[in-house]
Amino acid sequence: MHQRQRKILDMLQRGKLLIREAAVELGVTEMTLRRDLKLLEERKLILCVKGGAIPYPAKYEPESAASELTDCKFAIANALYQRIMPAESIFISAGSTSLAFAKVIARCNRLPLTVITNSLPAASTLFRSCCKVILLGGELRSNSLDLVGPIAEKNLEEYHVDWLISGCDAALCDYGFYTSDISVSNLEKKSLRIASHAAIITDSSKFGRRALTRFATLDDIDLLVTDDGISPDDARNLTGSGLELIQIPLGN
Amino acid sequence: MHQRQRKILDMLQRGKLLIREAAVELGVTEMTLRRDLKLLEERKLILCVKGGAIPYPAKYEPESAASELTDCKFAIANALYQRIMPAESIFISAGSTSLAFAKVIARCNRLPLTVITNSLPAASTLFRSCCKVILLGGELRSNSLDLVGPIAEKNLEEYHVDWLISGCDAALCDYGFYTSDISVSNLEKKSLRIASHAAIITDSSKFGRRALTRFATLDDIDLLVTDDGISPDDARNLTGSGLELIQIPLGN
DNA sequence: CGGATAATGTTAATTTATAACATACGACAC
DNA sequence: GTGTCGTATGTTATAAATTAACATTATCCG
Repeated sequence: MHQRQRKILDMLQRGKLLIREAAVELGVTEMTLRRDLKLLEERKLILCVKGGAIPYPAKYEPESAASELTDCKFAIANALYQRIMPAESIFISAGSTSLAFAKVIARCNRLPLTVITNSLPAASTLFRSCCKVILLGGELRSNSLDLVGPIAEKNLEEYHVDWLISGCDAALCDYGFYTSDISVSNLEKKSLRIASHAAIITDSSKFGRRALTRFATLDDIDLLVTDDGISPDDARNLTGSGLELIQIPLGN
Repeated sequence: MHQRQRKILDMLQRGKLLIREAAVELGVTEMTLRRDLKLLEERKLILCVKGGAIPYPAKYEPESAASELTDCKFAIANALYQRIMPAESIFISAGSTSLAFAKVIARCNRLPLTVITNSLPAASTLFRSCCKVILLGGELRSNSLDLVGPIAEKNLEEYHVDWLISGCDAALCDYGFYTSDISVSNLEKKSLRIASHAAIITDSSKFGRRALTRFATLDDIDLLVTDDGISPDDARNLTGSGLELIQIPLGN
């Protein structure tokens, strides 16, 4: 990397950079500076905005998250949000549907909740909201940006929540809910124990499949929010075991 | 908030938005859309880039941080970095100088370290580096984006580190180092106990002042990195107590 | 309804970005 | 040395995006 590009990064450490000013300071033309900025942007070191550039924002969100946040998930998250009461405490687990839920809370920014989570994306979404945010400790997994492991589980024991909010990777309508990660599963199981109520939010595509480990039986769950893509038989099966089922009509 | 602005945020959830396209989709002129985007940007809900907008990047960094990251702090952080050996474990406390140090580690991305921290900005800086990152749990303070409190302190007991890296809010060259926050001080004191070596990095402007609580005596500290803005007398005082002093020539 | 206010649209002026080409510079072979 | 190549930078023209100013329309409230 050139000396000049290094200098550009240094200049950016303290905020934004204006092309017009920086070109003079660096003693090059705007065109040259633009070319540098383009290169740096491709390498995700900076982000070009109109008239200048800013340091690349460390998006506390896995790259995959944005594409996974479908309208369907937001509709489901919204439905669950209606059930949450002011001042309640909730545990939001990691996962894209749970993240959609956190975004709904932040967007509305209406309920003063206490939110406990092991997900950095969720904490990131909520930290400037009216919610109190508590993060579990533990090792940061760089792909999913969540905290798992013995420390996280031990931290969990310190808390009690009104609601556990979780997604799942797979579900059988007569057997329960699965996740494909064993350490996530362990944490989910512990979080069930500290919650008065447990809600699963997931799109219907997860039904009829299994994943590595089951973290919850139907009995463990009080409320299931999903879309209308499951069969009436399956729906009966689910409600038969005592949980409340909310199905969002997708209308497409 | 208008229905349209809500729609804009929805459109952004799954990536970027182009003004030209979105104006058609929303059935308004570009001008109107621009006005919406400007409002949303002011509320930090989005970030306008050339030709469009992206979701506001959750910059796990307090607003103040960027302006506090002076060249001086980076020079000091760089000097300390030279002392860190591969595979060592370090605890990085919250604060702007410590953050500069984290950024140096990430920028070089050369040493496979284990980094324990209570600072979300530091974790954010390091999560995609070659370092293993462990975050303490606890309540998230939304202004400074760090984790403090009993849970954080308790978590700390689970670890041992080769280095404690900390800044300070004030220092007396014959008495020790201060911070202006009592919960930070408690955490600092605990982190001293789990560290083999302790380093303070701070610019010289902090010397000769006191703050709310002293978290470390001179004896507690093994290495002090600062700039050349302290008097020879003070320097003698510091080294006299056995700590190693590195002074960065600022050359201005 | 009438009048005020906010929201949106239209156009022109300004700024910023892109593209295409020109120039300068260094590396390297011969 | 000299010529040639490739890269980096500069220049200019063009296109795109943004802003500013003003016109128009919608909305609210008495």
